[in-house]
Amino acid sequence: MDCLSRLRKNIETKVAISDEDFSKIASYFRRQHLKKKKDLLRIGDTCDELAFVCKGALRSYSMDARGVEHVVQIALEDYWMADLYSYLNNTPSNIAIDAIEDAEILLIKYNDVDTMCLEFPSMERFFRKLVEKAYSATLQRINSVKSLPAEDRYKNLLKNQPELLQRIPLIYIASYLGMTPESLSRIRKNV
Amino acid sequence: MDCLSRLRKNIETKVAISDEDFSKIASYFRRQHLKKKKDLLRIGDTCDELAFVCKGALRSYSMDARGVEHVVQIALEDYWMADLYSYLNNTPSNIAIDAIEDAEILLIKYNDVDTMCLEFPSMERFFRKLVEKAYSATLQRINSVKSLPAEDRYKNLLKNQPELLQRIPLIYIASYLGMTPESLSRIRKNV
DNA sequence: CGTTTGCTTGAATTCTGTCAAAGCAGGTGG
DNA sequence: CCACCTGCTTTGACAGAATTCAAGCAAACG
Repeated sequence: MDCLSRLRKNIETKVAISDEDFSKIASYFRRQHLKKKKDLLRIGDTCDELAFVCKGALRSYSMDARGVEHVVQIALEDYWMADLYSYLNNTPSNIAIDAIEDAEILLIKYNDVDTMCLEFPSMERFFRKLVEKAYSATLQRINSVKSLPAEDRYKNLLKNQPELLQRIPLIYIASYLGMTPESLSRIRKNV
Repeated sequence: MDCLSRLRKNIETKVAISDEDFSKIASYFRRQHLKKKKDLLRIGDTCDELAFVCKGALRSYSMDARGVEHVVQIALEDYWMADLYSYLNNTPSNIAIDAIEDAEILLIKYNDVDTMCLEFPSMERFFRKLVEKAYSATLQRINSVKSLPAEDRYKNLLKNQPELLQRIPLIYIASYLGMTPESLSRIRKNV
């Protein structure tokens, strides 16, 4: 399926949209190919774009004081990715975004999101619902990181997002789950 | 300041609103007093309301398999609180909400949020921006829980939300920070 | 007052991380 | 087409951070 069809399908999971409106909406986006390991956003740059993944996989990660990477999010097809914090506060980003697999993405400038939302109220609604859902999922995740032992966090991922385990190297999964690759490896041996 | 003025001020940090519109918007909310320790939402109930805190403090918490409580969020004045997950998925809630201090709150049914947003596009925009901000803060928090040792998490809270430490019992703070009260106590002795 | 709630301290334990090393792909270039 | 990297995964031994369990104390509350 081509990029724009994926986008449209994604939008229509939450709001209805006419052919005419969609073609105008689509024109706000630009398409980009991103090779594996290439950066979409570097730490220190200001994030001013929102990405929709049509194909491949992105990750966002931060770096702690000792230089260790921590995966914040992993985005497969149909996921949205950005550093909202950097954008909302207009500050240099503390996180970086790169491609775990070769990726096709659609990009839209944040300022254009605001403009587009004023032009198309249904897009305002779409983004509200999108962010609500992402927010609630993230709250669940905090809870899981804080209240579950490493093994249970892995089991939950296995149950809820098995596709990640089939595609994404375990070093990234481990970091996403908040543990070392060594710990994850030992846990997998026991399960 | 009375409840509705607080609400209006909160909304106007993000969007402009006329007197006439605000009085209609206000009519969607109902006011409630909540005594310390009393529940707003119990685990297992379905959450269908969103709360705005005018006075006092609420917390949301989950319970793990061993019966240990884990504080998810603490909401002081001008914060919004709900179990979005329960609402969005229309499932019984895994979290409970109660009052840490006697509280005055404004409540709105989620269905009314949707209706109100259709009637007032600026409210749709308000909620989008509100949730965006909460979402980005939560992503930061995941990062902090995962990548910082307990002592640094405490120091960050001390820097960013010192008002919590002045008002909220340390047992809740400890749980919010993802550590035991004993650990927090030892950390505070060293700092 | 007596009871509850919150906070602190100590000692033992457990989980997870750290460090070091080795094996095993899969991809690349000669 | 093969040899060699490089990136990923696994294993073992050890260290360290944080939890658990137990107890005591102060302050708040009814």
